[in-house]
Amino acid sequence: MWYYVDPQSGVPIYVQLKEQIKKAVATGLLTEGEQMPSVRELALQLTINPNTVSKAYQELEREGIIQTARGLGSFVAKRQKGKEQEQKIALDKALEKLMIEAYQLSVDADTLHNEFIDKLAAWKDRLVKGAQNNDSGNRT
Amino acid sequence: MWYYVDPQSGVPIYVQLKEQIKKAVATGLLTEGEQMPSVRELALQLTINPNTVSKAYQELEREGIIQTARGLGSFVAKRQKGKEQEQKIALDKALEKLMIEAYQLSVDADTLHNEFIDKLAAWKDRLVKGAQNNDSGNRT
DNA sequence: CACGCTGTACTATATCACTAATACACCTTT
DNA sequence: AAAGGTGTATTAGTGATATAGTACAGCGTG
Repeated sequence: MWYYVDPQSGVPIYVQLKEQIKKAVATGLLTEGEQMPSVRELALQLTINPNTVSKAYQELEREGIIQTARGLGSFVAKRQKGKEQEQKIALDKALEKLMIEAYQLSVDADTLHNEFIDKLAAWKDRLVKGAQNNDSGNRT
Repeated sequence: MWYYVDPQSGVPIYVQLKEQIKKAVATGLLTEGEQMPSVRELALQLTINPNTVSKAYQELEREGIIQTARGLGSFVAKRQKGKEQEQKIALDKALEKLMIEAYQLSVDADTLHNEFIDKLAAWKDRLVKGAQNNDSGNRT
């Protein structure tokens, strides 16, 4: 497994775990339906308490990232999209944050644009396609 | 003043303050050299403790956003750029975070691209110019 | 059913982050 | 020096975080 955690980092352990799992799901390292390591197993590997892992899992479930069932385990959930309006608002907020960060870093507009394009290209396949339906093999 | 704070939000008050001030500096609402409201004054307005404001100011100073001196007050610092390498790393991290967020929101690549371009246009004048010197009145 | 695996609940404890109240230290002006 | 403004250190109370230990609840298999 590729999870790691630093109890000294100041960031709560369960938050670190959440972020790593979110990233893993987003990048495709964890795929839909895949079973997550059990609470006890992961706790053993990371030398932390099962309750801490459980807390991370619970919050991830509330956020719709994973689904969990007693006796069965936890599984990567199907990605669900929220209302379009909330989606836009959240995206705008994220972009605003990016701009503030770029300003603070003294990144010029051109550099920011170029780096964004590069990053987007790397992620294009992971993001939802433009106006595509659930038809897997559309022949257009 | 346009600062506000929600003690119930779960986010520490001093963090909320920091973010708002950062944003104010980035957008130009606060300009270089301008004096910040005093610790006590701001604490009175927000109905919080002066120490909480002080903590925000202290962290902002460590991050180079403001400069502060006992008996004088706090002032918006001159924006300083870090090493180019660290700049790139931080930017990359921010973009990565944006992509993960976009994935979670089920935003498609085209929408993300369009929204980014719009946002960048709005911020273009605030960001550092490409290869420009301190000459204020270039005639080009 | 019995067993072994899952996640969860509960209590107790230790530590640390956050906030607040008070007192202190520094600078400028009078 | 005195006064009134600045930021800061000290102390204390409250709550979040993490741990440990134990017990409980649901699911699948033999």
